Amino acid sequence: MSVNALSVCFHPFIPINNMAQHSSDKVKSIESLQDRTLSDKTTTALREAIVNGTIAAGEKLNEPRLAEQFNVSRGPLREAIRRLVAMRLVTYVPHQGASVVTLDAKSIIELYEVREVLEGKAASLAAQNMSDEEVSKLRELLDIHRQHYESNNGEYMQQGGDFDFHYLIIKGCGNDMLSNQLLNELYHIIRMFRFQTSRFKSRSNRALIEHEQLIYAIEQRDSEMAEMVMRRHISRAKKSIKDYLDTNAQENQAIETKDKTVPNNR
Amino acid sequence: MSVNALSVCFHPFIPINNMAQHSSDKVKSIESLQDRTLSDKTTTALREAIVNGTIAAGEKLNEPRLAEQFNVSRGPLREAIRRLVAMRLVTYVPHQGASVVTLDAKSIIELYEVREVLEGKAASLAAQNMSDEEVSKLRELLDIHRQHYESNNGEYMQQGGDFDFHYLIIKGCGNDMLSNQLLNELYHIIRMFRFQTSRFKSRSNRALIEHEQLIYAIEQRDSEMAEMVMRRHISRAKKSIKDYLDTNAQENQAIETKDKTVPNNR
DNA sequence: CAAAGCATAATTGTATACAATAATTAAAAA
DNA sequence: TTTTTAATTATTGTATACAATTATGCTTTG
Repeated sequence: MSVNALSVCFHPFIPINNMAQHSSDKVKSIESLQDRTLSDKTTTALREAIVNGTIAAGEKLNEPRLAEQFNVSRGPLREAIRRLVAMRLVTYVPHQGASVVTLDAKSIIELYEVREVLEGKAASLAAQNMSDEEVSKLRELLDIHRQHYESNNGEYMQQGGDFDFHYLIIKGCGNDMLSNQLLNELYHIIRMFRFQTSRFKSRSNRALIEHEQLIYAIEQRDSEMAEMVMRRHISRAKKSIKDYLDTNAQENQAIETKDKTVPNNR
Repeated sequence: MSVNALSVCFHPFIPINNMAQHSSDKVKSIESLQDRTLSDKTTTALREAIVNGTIAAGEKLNEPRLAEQFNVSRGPLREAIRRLVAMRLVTYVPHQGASVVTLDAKSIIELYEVREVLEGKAASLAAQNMSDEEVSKLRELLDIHRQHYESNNGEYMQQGGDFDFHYLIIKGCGNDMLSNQLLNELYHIIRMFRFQTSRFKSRSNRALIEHEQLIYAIEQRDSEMAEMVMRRHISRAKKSIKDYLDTNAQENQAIETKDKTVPNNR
């Protein structure tokens, strides 16, 4: 059933890539735009199929079948799988194969704890290192978000409203290792989680206020304040998610058990 | 010249692995002890060869040659390379191949900034989540370190003194994503850097004091204090390294240019 | 009828062969 | 002499074939 959707997803010159929706992409995205090799393209296609749920959480990744669906041989496909293992989108057991990760509550909380400190540091560094132009662009983006919020009666921008804001800060922090860690790895898991819980939005007004505090700190070049605000911002999001997961525990439990039974469990 | 050393490094049942020197390993290391597949073994062997300098920084990784040296085909070797790319021990350009990373000053500083916040959080979580047994083990380890320091006239434990201490805290933090990030990825780069600058030690007495502060905070279950102390501890190490790198800039520059010229530059 | 063991099938791991791309060298023209 | 271009070589990328391991289902035995 997911077969046809998959083969649609993979098309040599349709860039199904990284952060294509970000208008602020300039340099880095070019790399992902031109996926030079079949391995690259397969990685991108497989990654997106996993993130957007075309391949379900917990599902086994059968190499010959997937290779046929992507129209590649097993070599490039295996490379793609290994890269996704490194991104933690896929788990892998020797001689048993790879499966899409099952995002249980614990993993999500752990992820947000890591994100909290990494993005906190990114905000701190951004306050120190961002150019004035970058800061004013950040301010413009926030204005757009607020306008959208006011004119749409509290509806948050559906596609990448929050992402764009955080993305600009991470890009502007000046620490390549930090931004790669966040953008090339952790963010894909977050995207996957958001796809799975797309019902879960809210927090729009509060997020807007917290973004305002954040950009103010950055404009003042107050790195300590920026870090503090960002950490609290993400920590609150974590709590919000935690509450959501707790209340909806029964459903998520159901999903989890379903995943577990699809392969073989004994 | 490094050829013979390499083939010695690779031997099917000699576990040249992860953190074998850590006596506190129990569960996780078993995974790495039994490298089930050739890819696993090749990954371990190649990683160690890179970390300990058998394959020099900046050196090109020629697939057919390396495969012959490790007595494997190109398939497992390529898998190993890709995993090391994910660990940032190897850089990789499509159609041009892989090279060992060159750790310039900027990368090291960036690494320590990431480490600062991640280990800071680990310390915070450890203060909350470590069992009393784990805490007392940590205290015992510190006592051993101090005894060694006093009886050896200020000489710091050469093999993994600092590592063991940090290792226990990271293991005890309870956040698997965080500890994996640190132990399976970042720490290998740090190890590589330490091999390259083995002359650079010092900071022994100060480190001992800071470790004392840290364990005290953990014993008090004061997570905020633990995070603060750990961050300062690593931040000071960063500064110490930064000063070292600045004063020895000419040598490192020489190394860097040598690396750049070994491949082709036009 | 249940459980254990064996045989079969399916899947992953590895090696080899071929194709495509990039680097190198030599030759030719400015 | 320098620069450009073409041909050659080497290296990486991909596909196919084979080996090893694991899962599955059947048979047999208690």
